[in-house]
Amino acid sequence: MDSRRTTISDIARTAGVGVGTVSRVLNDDPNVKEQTRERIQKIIEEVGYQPSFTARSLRTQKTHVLGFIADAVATTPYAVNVIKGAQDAAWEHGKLLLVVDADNNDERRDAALETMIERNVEGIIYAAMFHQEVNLSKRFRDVPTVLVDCFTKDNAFPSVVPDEVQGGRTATEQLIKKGHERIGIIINDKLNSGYPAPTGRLKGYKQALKKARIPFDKSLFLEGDSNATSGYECTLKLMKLKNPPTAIFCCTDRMAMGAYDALKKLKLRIPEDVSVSGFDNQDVIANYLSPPLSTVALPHYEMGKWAVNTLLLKENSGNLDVKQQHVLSCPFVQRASIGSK
Amino acid sequence: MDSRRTTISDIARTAGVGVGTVSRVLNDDPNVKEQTRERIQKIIEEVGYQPSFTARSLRTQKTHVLGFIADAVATTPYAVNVIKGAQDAAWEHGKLLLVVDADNNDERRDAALETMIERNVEGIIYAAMFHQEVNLSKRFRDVPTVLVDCFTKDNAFPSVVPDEVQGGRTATEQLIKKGHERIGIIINDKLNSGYPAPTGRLKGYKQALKKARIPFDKSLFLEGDSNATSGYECTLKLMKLKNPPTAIFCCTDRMAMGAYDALKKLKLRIPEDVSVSGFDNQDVIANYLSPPLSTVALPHYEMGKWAVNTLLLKENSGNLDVKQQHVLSCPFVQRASIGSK
DNA sequence: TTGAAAGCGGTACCAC
DNA sequence: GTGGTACCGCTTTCAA
Repeated sequence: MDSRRTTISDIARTAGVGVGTVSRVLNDDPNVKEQTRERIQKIIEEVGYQPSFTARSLRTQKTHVLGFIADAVATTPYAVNVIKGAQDAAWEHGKLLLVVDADNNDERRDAALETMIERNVEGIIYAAMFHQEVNLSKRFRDVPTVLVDCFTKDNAFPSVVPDEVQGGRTATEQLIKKGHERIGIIINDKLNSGYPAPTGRLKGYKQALKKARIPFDKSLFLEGDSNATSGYECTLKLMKLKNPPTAIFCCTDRMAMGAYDALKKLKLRIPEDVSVSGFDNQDVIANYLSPPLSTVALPHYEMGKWAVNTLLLKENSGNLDVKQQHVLSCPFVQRASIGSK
Repeated sequence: MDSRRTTISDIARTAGVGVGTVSRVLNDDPNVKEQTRERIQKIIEEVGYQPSFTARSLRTQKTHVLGFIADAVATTPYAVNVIKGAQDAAWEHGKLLLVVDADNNDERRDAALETMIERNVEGIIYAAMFHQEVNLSKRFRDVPTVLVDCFTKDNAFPSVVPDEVQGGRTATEQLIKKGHERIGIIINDKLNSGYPAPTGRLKGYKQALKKARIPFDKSLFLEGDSNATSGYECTLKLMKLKNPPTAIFCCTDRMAMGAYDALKKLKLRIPEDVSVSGFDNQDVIANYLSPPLSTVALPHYEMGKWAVNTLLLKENSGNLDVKQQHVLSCPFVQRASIGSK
């Protein structure tokens, strides 16, 4: 049993110098004679000495730790890229992430916040599993906090969200570019749900149509519930139309999955007979559907990254620009489900 | 600007007591007069005082932090439940998780380990994204480490992995129970790949057959590559047999996805004409396939939980039982893709 | 260029 | 019961 870890004074003693000097070597302070530095350096390596972060933190009041609170990562696995992006950005800055999943439980979320404050995190990233408005306790204002994929009514925190409108517009434009004019759209929730995704994506769709001077045809517009079943049923409805669409924009990859089923059932080929675009770029679905689904990607990774960078920017340049509501564009991912009309 | 945080001596001063007494109150030490305790308690609440974890850690040498290193979570989103399980277990014990994704990069993995040691984590969970043998640097032995979904050749660490054999057996038994005797199996990798999953699942399949006295028919056994396309092709092959199977056990949900496509193309109904079982229980697939896929679940959540509990057990009861190689069973998830023959 | 010493904010032992 | 104080391991003046 190593009864005690090696400390800075152990090093100092065996090097025959004061702890201060060792500390200077540790921190690359130029005010150390080259010869002394080398001698100390060597001892440090020999003993495999590692300074204690805890002691350092206590003294410098810097923990180099950020808190990452997710409302419920487990529910939407693909949002895990938010963590990945956040972590990569943090890593580059020498920071680490303390991650807790609030499990859709407000008490747990606040408890997590509290324990993070106790642990002196230098900032907090709060991430929602999908684009929505959230209601955070005032306590969050006591720590620099950045929101991901969500926002508060009063915009009290900087936040980053996907550009749903641009995403919807892009998907539609891709379809139009291939000559489609009758484009069905199945949105992923009732319009009155208040969620930004269905509203925004539909808006983008309309913008694209308008730009191409294609009139909006209400009969081509259906409200689903984001699931495969609803994609299936809505597609069936759409194709039953007197003048059915030649392309369908499903505002969710999952709904696109249902659309595939419906089209296959109707013996319609994708993309030869009908083109399909999804939204979300859920790898497990989009990549393994046959044919692979062309879709719009949510910038999870980038949002995570942006959040951390914004948090750390503030660290150097004064305060967080609270009013900053950042919108990140959703790139189109070309696969094989869209063909020319 | 609050120039300085409230410290224990601030509290002591305004309460007119020594810091020791305040500390006792903070730690629920019974040796405090009730009256004094209340007075101090009140002040603490009024000022909103929170003891510094860092200072505490330095003194007690306990950080209450565990390190979680993933080889690459982002690649297999559904494995995120490992984190969830680990975090839930940690939370119950008042511990937090420092999470880093090594991004399939050994250097980064070792760097993560190093920084975690510096930060005095009380233990490390190393999680692989899928069941495999891993090669860890010796340095890991300097910290209590538990492995998830992987193991080292020398079994130098306690580890927890899914029971592939039992999983394969269970899936097959379910099929047999419904009267199926010609059961095709498409494994998710070449047998010689050395991965435990294909080997184990096939073994379980054979065990189930044997128990039911159904001879193993080599022509019903195909090696895929875990993807949808390969599931599609293998299914086509299987159904082309003179004496085709009435049920297919796809060792991967993704392959089952391909199998669905193939069967639909052949105008065979699931499960009326052919039953299908998957493996992995990937929510996005299994739940949204039509009909929903009956499959075997990987105990990600439980593995994460087990790892943390094992790590913390050691904390109390001496050393880690290194030789402990724990196998967790894979429960069958009944949905709608299996019918009676 | 270097050493001594004063903290950082707590805990724990010891004496009263 | 309670206060005083050494100490956890490091950084940072301040002098020398």
